[in-house]
Amino acid sequence: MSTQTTIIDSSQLPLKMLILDAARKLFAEHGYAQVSMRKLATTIGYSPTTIYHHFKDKKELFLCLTEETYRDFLHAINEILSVSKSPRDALKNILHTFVTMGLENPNAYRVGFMMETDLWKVRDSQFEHNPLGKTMYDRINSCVKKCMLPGSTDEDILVTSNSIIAATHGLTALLVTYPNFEWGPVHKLKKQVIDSAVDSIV
Amino acid sequence: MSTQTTIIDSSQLPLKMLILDAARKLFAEHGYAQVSMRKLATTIGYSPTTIYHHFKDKKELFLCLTEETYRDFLHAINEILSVSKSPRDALKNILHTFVTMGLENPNAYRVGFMMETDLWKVRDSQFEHNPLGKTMYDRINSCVKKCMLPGSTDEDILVTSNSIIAATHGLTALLVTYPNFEWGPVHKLKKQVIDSAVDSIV
DNA sequence: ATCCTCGCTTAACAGTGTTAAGCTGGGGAT
DNA sequence: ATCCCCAGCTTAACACTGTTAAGCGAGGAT
Repeated sequence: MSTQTTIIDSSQLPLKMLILDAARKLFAEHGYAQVSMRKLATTIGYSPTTIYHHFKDKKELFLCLTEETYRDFLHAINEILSVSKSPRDALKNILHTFVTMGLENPNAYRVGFMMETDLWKVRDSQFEHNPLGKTMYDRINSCVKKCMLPGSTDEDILVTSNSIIAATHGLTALLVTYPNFEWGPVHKLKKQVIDSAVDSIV
Repeated sequence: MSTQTTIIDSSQLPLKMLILDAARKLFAEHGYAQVSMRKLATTIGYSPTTIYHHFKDKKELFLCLTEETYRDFLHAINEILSVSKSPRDALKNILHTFVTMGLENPNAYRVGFMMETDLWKVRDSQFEHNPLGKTMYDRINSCVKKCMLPGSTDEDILVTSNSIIAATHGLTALLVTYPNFEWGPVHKLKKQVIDSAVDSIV
């Protein structure tokens, strides 16, 4: 057994990267259910089994990609927070970006925020499988808190924050699910949904 | 060829009804993807092929069930409209019921309003496969219109209505997707989301 | 008795996620 | 130089999935 001077971390192994790159592309183009392990394998020129040497199963592969999605969103949020004047401004900007990013990559949004997964159904591990998602959520939460009166209770903050998230998510989800319905001009929808939600903060 | 004095309409054929009843139950319990045609067949005591004599494919079967969902929602909406004093009252009641019904039957809600289907992606057949959905949508739309100033443009009405629907849908979708997350008291969330959206109507 | 039709089944095709078992080529040890 | 081992990959299979072509068999009509 040699000294383990592993400089390259396992997530950057060429083959693992190759799989993730191909999977990201295919998932984005066709959606989760439409991409089979076999198709993925042939596009990278390996046998299906090879994928299973780097990922436990299809779900774990999907989870890696959702983490990327969360990372992207978190990155954008951090950027906005660092340049915004007021918390209210920051919040509205974050929500606008949220919708925009969702519409730019609808399949990623689906997988990240709309998918039926038993992972999210475990009671006592709310964000165990999704620390980046938790960070994201916390950023928004604390931003909402800053917009509220100092005396607000924790529950008030929680409910307000979640309500705003819900409204924003709803618009994105609707546009992602029914992309061809005549919803009206997207920028107006975004403005109305976000303004209604945020401006209702006391 | 006999005279076609068919009194019982085809949707009430015993076997077709049997299939739908079983499917509705299984879908509600396990979700769309988890119910296979074979499992459905064995639970009703027939071979899988038999189902295909009554439904073109799994998608058509699922569509029949979504129509039931839409019918239920529409029924509730009509009931509320017939007893409400003001349009604003009616609208808020409708939206509250919308969330409540969604949470009561999350799998039906998923299939009806959150599912990835190429059906909704056809450009010029917005509601062709879903007339009940259209009626539902129109009811809400006209209710929003009544809440607005007489001079409002069609686009304003459209955007306002869709924004309200989006916010409400967002809450339901979030609760359906992450049922075990600590969102806070559901009744408060409903109130906040719906009030923020509806009270923003000028 | 024959035929024919209707309701259903058998058996198969092509595809899915997943895994046990095996092959193979290159590097370290002898 | 030879051996051996093991990492990395593949083959082949299992148990599923949606779907369909072909066929069976009982009952009524002629």
